[in-house]
Amino acid sequence: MASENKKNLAKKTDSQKEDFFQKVFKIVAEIPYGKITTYGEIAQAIGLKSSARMVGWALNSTIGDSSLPCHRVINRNGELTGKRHFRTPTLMREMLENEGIEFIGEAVNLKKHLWKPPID
DNA sequence: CGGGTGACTTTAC
DNA sequence: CGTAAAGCCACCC
Repeated sequence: MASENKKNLAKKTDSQKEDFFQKVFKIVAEIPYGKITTYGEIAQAIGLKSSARMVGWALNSTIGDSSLPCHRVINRNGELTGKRHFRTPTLMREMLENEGIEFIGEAVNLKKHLWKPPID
């Protein structure tokens, strides 16, 4: 039966999927003050370099968790794509500006503040 | 298993 | 500048 197969595939290994979250959390938590990084860089550090989407998805679980600087994670263009998931759409930019992040229009100055996570 | 969705990225027009 | 499409992986139903 195919259904039996599905169980094995969907389940994978309970520990494995948590590892994905742990990596994202760890990296984001390591972003230094006044720096930012991109979904792509994090995805690459985790090993899912082709799926920056998963980083944002994992970050969704951080909503309400003030101990994680999710406002320092932006997209490849420096735009605050995740701002709409914050309590207020302006909060993300305000937090970054408060840390000394330089903005160019609606995007941050990647060249100046981009921080690349260590690839473990 | 299969279809839908998403805080992304890249290429193409 | 803009929109479209494909690729990507994990979650949910």
